[in-house]
Amino acid sequence: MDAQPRSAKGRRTRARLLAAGKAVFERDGFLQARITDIAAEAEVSHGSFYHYFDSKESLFREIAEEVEVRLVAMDDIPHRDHESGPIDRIRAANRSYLTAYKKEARIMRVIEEVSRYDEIVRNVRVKRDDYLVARMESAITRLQAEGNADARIDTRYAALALGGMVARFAETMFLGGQSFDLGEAVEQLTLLWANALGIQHNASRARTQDSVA
Amino acid sequence: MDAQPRSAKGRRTRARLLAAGKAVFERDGFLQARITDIAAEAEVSHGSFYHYFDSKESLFREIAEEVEVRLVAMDDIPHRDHESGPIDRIRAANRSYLTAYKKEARIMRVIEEVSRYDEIVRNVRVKRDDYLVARMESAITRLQAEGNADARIDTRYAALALGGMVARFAETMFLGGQSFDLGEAVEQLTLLWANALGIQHNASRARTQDSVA
Amino acid sequence: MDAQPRSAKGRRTRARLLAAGKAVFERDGFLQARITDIAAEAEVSHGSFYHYFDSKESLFREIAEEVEVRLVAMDDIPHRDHESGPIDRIRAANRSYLTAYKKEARIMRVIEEVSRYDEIVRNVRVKRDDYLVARMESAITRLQAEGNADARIDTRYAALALGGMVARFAETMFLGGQSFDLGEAVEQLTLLWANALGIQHNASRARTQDSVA
Amino acid sequence: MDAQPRSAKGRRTRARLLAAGKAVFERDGFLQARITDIAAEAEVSHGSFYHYFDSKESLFREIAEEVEVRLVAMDDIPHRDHESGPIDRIRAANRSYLTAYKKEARIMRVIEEVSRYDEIVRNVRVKRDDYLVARMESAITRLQAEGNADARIDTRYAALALGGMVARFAETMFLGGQSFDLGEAVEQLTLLWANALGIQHNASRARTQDSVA
DNA sequence: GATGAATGAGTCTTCATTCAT
DNA sequence: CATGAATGAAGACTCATTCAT
Repeated sequence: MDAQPRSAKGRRTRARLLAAGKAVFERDGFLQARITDIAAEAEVSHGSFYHYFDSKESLFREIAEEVEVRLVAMDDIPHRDHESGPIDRIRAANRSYLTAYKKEARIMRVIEEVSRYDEIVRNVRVKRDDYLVARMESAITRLQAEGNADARIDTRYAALALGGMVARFAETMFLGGQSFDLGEAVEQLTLLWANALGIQHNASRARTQDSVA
Repeated sequence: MDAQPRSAKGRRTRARLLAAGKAVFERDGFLQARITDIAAEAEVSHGSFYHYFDSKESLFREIAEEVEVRLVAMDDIPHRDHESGPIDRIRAANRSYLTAYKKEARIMRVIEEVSRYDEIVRNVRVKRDDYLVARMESAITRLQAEGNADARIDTRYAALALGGMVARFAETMFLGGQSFDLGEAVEQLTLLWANALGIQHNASRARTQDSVA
Repeated sequence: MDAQPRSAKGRRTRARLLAAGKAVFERDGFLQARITDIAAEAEVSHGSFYHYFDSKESLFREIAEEVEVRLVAMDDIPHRDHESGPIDRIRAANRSYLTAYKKEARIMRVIEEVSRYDEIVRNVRVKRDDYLVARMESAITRLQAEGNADARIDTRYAALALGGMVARFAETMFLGGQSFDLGEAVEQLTLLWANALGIQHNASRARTQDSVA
Repeated sequence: MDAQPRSAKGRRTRARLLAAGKAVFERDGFLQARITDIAAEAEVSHGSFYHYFDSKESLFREIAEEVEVRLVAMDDIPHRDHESGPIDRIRAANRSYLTAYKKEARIMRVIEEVSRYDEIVRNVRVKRDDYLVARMESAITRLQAEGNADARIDTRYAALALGGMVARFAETMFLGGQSFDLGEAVEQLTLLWANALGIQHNASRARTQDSVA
């Protein structure tokens, strides 16, 4: 595995290489990026690169992992509002995902690219998807149990499909050539999602208000 | 552009190269595929390749285009049954897409890969998407006008999102590691899609019944 | 494996590379020899080198094999003289070996060098040794059966030891810093060898003469 | 030249590096051995290596010299028994050499390797050979003078040939793939050697008996 | 004395593409 | 049309060695 620095100076250099790598990958794509360029960007010799990373792939994997982790973490937003209904939660998750994706759109493009020919990067992405899908599955199951979602829906297929819908939409939205409105995207995705699951539009909030009343 | 052969022999050689290219791309991916391997697979000399194609990219573009055209064509299934309702049409479209994707899954993977770094191939894919989205948009617009779809839906966002949902699902289904049932996938995608658009479940049937009545 | 040329021109180029390789290896040793130098010596681009050989090792192995084969072949001198006794044969073999070694001394030095770290080259050399040892063993066995050699001698150990003696002597003689006389070396090695085996100095010749008489 | 440590701690570090170097060279050969590995094996930092040794070559030369000195020393066995004849002495020398070689066979292989491309190491080995040859020459001269050895033998050629015979045999015996018996090897080498020199088999015994008589 | 970060010279190797036959 | 020999641009990568701390 890639060597870990044993001194503060080394840690700084390694961090510089990570940052430089990300910048160069975003600018040039994975294939066009050269070790030399990354080293130059980090202002170290290209020999130093190999001090910390085994290869361009190795560096990229670490960057990708870090971004993916952050992407999922941002989605793990605390459910501050216990009053919020399922649609609010979906809306929040969608907004969070699109916002995070937008911020990292340039590197996400490259992650998508590399995941097509690098098994390890692909697995990083698959792991993220699996995690999100699993969370979504249990949410759908709960809604169905409460009678607030279409009972005919298979949780696994639905989670995969709807998760993929948002992921793909984000790609097109931020990396395609067209222009979109973030607020509108959030609303539309949420609407489609809620409709697809057959969520009663006033489900929990309604019930909550009722119980208050 | 790539030379078009005049003689019958030349046409055969060119066709062999196209077939060989597809086989090698499917087997090795775009980056790993070498002209040498393709020529060998086609049982043609190294140099002959350049009689017919300018480059590896050039060959791939032609293969990709051919596949994309076929993918869309299969989706253009004749609406044999004028009696069928919107849900039946959605179901038919989904089944058709998944079936076509399944058949060409291995080359689709490579097309996805290449579309990440080859503008021309990306455009081929974008063109396909645009075409499908446009068709879907007008369909949604019609349904809304007829009062059979959720009026709050923005046709552009929805067409993109739902089209992407099916496309992404196909990728995961046929290229991911997990196992899925084709019939179930068609049903679930159709259900989600119909729900998302808020199609009245008895819309077509109603009309059909009406027309029968 | 290394590609075989398919045309006369290719055959010539490949032969040039083999000759150039031998010259450069003799001049610079294996480690110092660079592909670039070999290509330059053969007056081809260094890319052409890889057309015919996989690596420097690969080229060297072929050269080594060719030399080894020739070395053994020269030892397979026809026993022109049916009248010659065992000592004459030993003398002829020794002279033949030393003569051949002298001719190829510079490349032999490199073969010895490389055989220390390249398994395949080592095997080429071992194979040569095994062949010579086997031949020697049967000769000793025959002499012992005829009562013309020391019966206490173990053929395997003796063949290995005496064969090694000549091989090592050749190395020192032609690659060491000192000066030796070829005729004297042949005589002394033959004397030691004959003594060691306890061959009756007039053994076969005597018998032959006797039988003639 | 390489620094000599003044403190006890430094001496210990230096010794650790020598031991580690020997272990790594035996395991990986000279070319494959990396300073990094040697430092790691000695549990010393990379940079510390250069406190004690100028280079990999420098370290190896010291190791080789130490081994060579020991190899010759073991051969310098005291002729405890003044009564022993020349054959006994040859037998003792052969046994001593094979025993020593066996013990250090792995590093001997590397010394042979390096002596092919490092002049200094080659000289270490040549010096050992020269020393052994010189001793042998005078022994043969003495035997000839006493009428106990074949007078036709040239002492220089014979010493070189027979010394080389044993050296080469040891290499094959301990580093080749085959299996040998140490006792048998000693006996056979001694027999060949004694025969080669034409030593009268009862030479020593005769004298011994004489002195007894 | 010890550490380990930093350097960069030096080669190998791949493979698309050209071109003489 | 077909062949395959020849080219060379382009980068990756290793590892001995230096040096600031």
